[in-house]
Amino acid sequence: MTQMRTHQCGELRPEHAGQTASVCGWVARRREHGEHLAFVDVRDHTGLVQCVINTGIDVRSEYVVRITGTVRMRPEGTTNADLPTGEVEIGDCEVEILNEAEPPPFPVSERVETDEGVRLKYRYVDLRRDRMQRNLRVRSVVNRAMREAMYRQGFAEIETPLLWVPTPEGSREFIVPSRKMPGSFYSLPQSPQIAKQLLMVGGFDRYFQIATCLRDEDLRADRQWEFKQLDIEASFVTQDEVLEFVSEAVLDAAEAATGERPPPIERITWLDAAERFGSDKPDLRFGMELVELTDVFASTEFKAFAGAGCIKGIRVAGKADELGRNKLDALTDKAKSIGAKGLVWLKVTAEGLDSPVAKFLSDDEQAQVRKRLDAEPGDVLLIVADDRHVVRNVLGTLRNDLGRPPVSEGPYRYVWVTEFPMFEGTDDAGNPQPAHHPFTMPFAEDLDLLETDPLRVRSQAYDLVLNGWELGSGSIRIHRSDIQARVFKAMGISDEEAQAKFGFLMGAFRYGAPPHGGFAVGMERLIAILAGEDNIREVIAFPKTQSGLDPMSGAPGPVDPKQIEELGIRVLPPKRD
RNA sequence: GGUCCCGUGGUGCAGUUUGGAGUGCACGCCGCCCUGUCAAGGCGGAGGUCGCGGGUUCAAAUCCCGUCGGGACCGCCA
Repeated sequence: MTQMRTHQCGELRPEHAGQTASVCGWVARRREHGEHLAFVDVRDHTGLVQCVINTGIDVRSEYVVRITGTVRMRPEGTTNADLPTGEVEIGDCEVEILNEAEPPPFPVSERVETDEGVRLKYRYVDLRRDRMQRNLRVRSVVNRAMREAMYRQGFAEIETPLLWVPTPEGSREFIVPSRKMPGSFYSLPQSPQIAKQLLMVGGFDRYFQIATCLRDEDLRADRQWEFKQLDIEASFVTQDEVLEFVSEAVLDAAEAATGERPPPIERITWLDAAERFGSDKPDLRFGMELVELTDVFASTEFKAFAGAGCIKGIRVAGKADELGRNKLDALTDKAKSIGAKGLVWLKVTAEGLDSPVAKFLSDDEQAQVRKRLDAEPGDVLLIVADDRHVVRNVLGTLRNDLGRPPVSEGPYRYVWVTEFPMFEGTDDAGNPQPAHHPFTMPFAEDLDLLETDPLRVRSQAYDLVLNGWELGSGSIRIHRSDIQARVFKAMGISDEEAQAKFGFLMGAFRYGAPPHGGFAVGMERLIAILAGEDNIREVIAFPKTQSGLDPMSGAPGPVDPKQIEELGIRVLPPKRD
């Protein structure tokens, strides 16, 4: 195989018996039986192989060794069925210690879960463990599958700059002070959004890149400052065609990672997702859908429900015994913390509905509720009455809290969410705020609503969702200045302001921008789910902790005051109080 | 910016509720014994700022305050 080794540890099988083999790796374990017999398990990323040492050489955990010997069948009765290489061993071993090692700070074997802070401090040891070997190799397989899918579909891979110009909209950016122009700064891109649209103007009608993106926002299980996107943009395409390009890459990646190709990705409109799941990233792995009850209580006597804009309920099947008063109170508090005025709970019994508010509901209302929600004795029904968006949000959150499995538990349920609203609420001045970004193309048939009822305009924006995690989003962009002007106007952005904020993109669009659209897939999120992890740090070689530190390197660290001086900036003393 | 959980030899845990000697378990580590083990086994040993600082108390791993570190979530992430 190479000059140092003829085989990898994990590949040795009975068919190799009789061959002379050299393997290289780390000492996983040794079992000594006196001076003349020791078993040493040597590990590389392919697995373990047992080496029989008769020369009394002293090797210890994690020593790096090269062992040369004869592959042979193990003696009768000593095979190890738990080990892929368990029928064979390497005998007559000559051991070469390539490097000694201190005992590892935590076991490299997987039997005990080690504190993540310790793992990150010694990440180079952690990476030797099966879990990280598996995860980062899944990542590699996914990268490759996606690249190949994009090449196959005629896309060109083009890199865009990391040093970009600060942009006023969107997430907080990391900034880089300029040495040549003290007081001016570059920003590290939140995404190559503008650059890839400029590539469309430049005639690269199918572009992709596995792009580094940086966002200086607080970290979560599914968010790191630094992450990768499969970034795609194409010209002269429809929304359906963009969805096809992305589907192909994602399904190829899933197939490459899991061995099984998922079925074609289903679609749901944003409105449907909101009404049925109370979320724009619905987790389709479980039911518990939101059920419309507004009409049931159209003329109710119950004050909490009377006159409410929207009433919906969910059925928590079979949890009546489990959800005691304390837990129901906690759910009520949670509902209130999200903005509900209250939460009505009803326990279904053989006799009827058991609830503090049952006496305010008519027999007919009770019967209707039970029927709509398919209620069975032992269920708990949760009902919220409020503005429609509050009801969706509260019940959507409770649905997830009560029913959602860990993200990495199968089955994989991919879904496209389409027809997002163009705007989402209004700012303090009453101007509609873009749900995606202000360059998103509205539906042609909704264009006239821009001037009359902007909050009802649907946009050609779409998200890809997997098991309740947003994998990515994209849109068809506005390429015509007259439509862009109408959108800016609807948002209350003046021509001068638009020019100041988005000038150079708008400028480029004057020179023949083709119709175009694209998408970006969050690589770590997809890979984490495919690898069975519910935290993206597990699929990143050297991630940051939640506070943005790297326990291994110590980053961030101080710099020489001269460097600060050279950049023409000054560090303020730490804040008091 | 906020809410909640965690921090005890190298690792994983128990001990904290109800204050009483760093008290215990498993793994690892070091030494000795052991020729068919495989989470080898036997005997012996070393290893502790109970994250850190302050307070209460005769007495603090344990109670209180602060702080640092880790994690989950809300805000935030067009």
